[in-house]
Amino acid sequence: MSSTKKDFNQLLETLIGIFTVDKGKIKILLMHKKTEPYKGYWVLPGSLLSNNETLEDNITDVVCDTLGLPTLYIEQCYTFSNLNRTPDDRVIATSFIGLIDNITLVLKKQEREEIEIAWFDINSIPKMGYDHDKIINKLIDYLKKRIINSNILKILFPSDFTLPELQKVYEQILNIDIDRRNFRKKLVNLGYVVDTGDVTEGCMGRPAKLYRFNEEIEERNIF
Amino acid sequence: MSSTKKDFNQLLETLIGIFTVDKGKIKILLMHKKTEPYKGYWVLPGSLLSNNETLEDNITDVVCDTLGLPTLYIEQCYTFSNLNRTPDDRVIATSFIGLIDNITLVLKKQEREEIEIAWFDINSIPKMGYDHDKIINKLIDYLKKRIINSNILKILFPSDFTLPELQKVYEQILNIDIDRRNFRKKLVNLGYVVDTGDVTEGCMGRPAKLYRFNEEIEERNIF
DNA sequence: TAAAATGAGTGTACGTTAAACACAAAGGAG
DNA sequence: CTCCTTTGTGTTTAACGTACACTCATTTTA
Repeated sequence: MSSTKKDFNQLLETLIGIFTVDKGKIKILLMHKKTEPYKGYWVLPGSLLSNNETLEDNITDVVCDTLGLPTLYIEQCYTFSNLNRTPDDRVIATSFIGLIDNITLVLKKQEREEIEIAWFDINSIPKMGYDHDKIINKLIDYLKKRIINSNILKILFPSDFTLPELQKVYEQILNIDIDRRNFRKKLVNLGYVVDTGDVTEGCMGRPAKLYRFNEEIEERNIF
Repeated sequence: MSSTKKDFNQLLETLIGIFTVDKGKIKILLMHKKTEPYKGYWVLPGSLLSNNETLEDNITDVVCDTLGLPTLYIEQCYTFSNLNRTPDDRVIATSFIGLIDNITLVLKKQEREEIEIAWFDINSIPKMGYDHDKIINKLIDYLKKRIINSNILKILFPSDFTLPELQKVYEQILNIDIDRRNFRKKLVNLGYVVDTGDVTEGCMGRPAKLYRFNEEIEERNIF
């Protein structure tokens, strides 16, 4: 039963699922792996943790430096420690979710051509390397629990969103159909959102009114 | 900028806040530290992670072997990686909450006399070693969010609880006063709990009816 | 053993929120 | 100009939330 310090040394990595909402669809950012192992598969962005940084510092650097994205809202989710989750050395992974709104995203994209990244609808995840499919499932479950929080919604919908778009997100998350009139009544009459006075342009059908979240409501779960 | 594999080796530990409810008060199990560093302080139970076990295996062993408690319901909470959270080697800590009901607890306690453990009201936490005070705060916040879930309540209140006891827990968690009649109406009329037909004995005042959670209700947040 | 103290049980009225339901309006495509 | 697509709008009913005060059963104390 003798043991050395070496028996307790581990490799840690961070992994992040970055989410956005585009036309009412929830999307996640994935990287295409160009080297073995799992060459040609898709993986979550991340990196090994070094001795002089926290997990949060590390994942923030991944987002900014590797992916070229602006600083995101990030939350830690879960730490995965299965013995066989990586083929070679044992690596323990702490996962995060990151949120970015569509407007900020457009301004910053395409800064890094050498890294192949792409957005995927969370209902159409491609073939993932390692155990990242399981990790994605956990991240999506976590996001679904958090996204009904008013502070999270304000990050994903900073301003000028339409109620039909927001409703589509709720319908995906809750996996139900919601009556349009009742949805509007709840969000508008109860003061969660306010009309900006503007409308959408250039879309099919009748223009939709644009809304923003009421800054005065305190943090709470809507629905 | 050269780096070796050594720069990425970390020590990991697990830490657990074990909670129970006693007479409507939420309590946490802490250990009294008998050796330096932080001798005489209280700490959360836990242990270093070795190479051939998962975090969940490790913390389950701590609960069973070190503390002599029966198998608990355990959930992972948060991984702490601040650079200066331990005085010597850097150690990264993954924290858990464990839940045990009062009935099971009484049957198993006092099996390990050599380890000094004690229950503390979560509003009266003693002087903690390391960064365990911060970790406890996070665990308590996490518990408060989870405890309104019907499945969690079933673990903490397996059967034969009184409504005033349950009400006190809600009042602590939500930090409000609840009207007794409205509380009963909600839990009984909406079918969350059912009357067992028994009553408490030997307590001051009028005997209280004993209830259990309705097994047929699906998982949901009550309140 | 009677009185006081302690803690638990009970019902009603009113306000708010949830749920069900169908048609008209604004713009784009052909 | 017609059709297609998508958004906007009100009312009625049921369910749930909230406010509110007295009585009952048991233990403790005089």
